[in-house]
Amino acid sequence: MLIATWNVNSIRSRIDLVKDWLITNEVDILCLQETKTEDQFFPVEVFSKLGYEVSISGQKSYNGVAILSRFPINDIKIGFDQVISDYKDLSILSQQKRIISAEINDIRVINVYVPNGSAMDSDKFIYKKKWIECLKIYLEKINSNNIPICLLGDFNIAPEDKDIHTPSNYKESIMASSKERKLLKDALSGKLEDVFRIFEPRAQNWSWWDYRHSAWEKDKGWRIDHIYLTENILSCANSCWIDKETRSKERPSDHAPVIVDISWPQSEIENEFFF
DNA sequence: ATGGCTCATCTAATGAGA
Repeated sequence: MLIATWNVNSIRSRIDLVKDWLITNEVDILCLQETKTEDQFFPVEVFSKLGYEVSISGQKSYNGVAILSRFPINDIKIGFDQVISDYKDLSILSQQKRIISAEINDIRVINVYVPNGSAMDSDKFIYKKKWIECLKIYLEKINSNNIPICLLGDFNIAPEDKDIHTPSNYKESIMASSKERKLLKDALSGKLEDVFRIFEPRAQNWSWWDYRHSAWEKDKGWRIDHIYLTENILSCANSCWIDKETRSKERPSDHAPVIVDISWPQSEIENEFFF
C-alpha cells in the first residue's frame, strides 16, 4: 500500500498535475495541503472518477487539507476540536483549516499543515508554537486505543541541519530553530518515527524548493514534508522516497510529494505465505 | 540570499507563503 503527502499550493491550479500524478503513481492514499479553496469548489469529481473517496477541510484562499483514498474513509475528524476540548486557544486554532484525520484500513491517517510561523519574533510564530502544542494533545488523545498511526504532511520544520541546503545560513531562524525542533519532538512523544530517515540517512534530500532565487535550478531545498509512523506499522514499511521529478514539471507546486510503501493490510502478507 | 516567485483575491496591487 502506498501512502503519500503533497503540499500542492492550490488544488485548482494544480488539478491536472495531481490527476496525472495519481494515474502514474497509483498511490492508495494521498494527503494534500494548501488546497486553498472552500469545500464547495474542491474538484471532488475528478478524483471520484479515478476511484478515490475524498474528505476535505478547506477555506477561501489559504490553508486547506484533504484526504484522497482508494479504501473507505471512516471516522473523519476535522480540526482539533472534534478530538480535544481542553486546550485554551482551541477556537483560534480551529479557524485555520490545517488538520484532518480518518481511519482507513485500520490505520489512523492524520494529515497536517503546520503553520509556517513567518519569523521567530512574530505573532505568527506564537500561533505556530500553540498549534504544535495542541497537536501534541491531539496525538495523545487519538493514540489512546493503540491503533497504528500515520501522521504526515507539511511540518514547516527541518528536523535536523542535514534537512537544509545551507544550514549555516539559517541558524535559529524560522523552520530551522531548536525551539521548533523541540516542539515537534515533544509532540511526537517518542512514539512516531520519521520513516524517510529509516531508509535514507544522507543529507541533500529536499521536499521543498523556494520559487525564488532559482532554488530549484541550484537544488537549494529543505526537507519539511514528513511521514511519521508508530512502531506497530513502521515494521511493515518497505521504503520511503521523495518524488523530486514532480518538482521539475511545468507550473509545479513548490513542494514535491513524499511516499511511503507499507505491506498492509497485514492479512495480505499472511496469505502470500500460504500460496 | 529573502524584494526580484507564485498563488488568491470583487483583475489591481496586496498579503501570504517559506
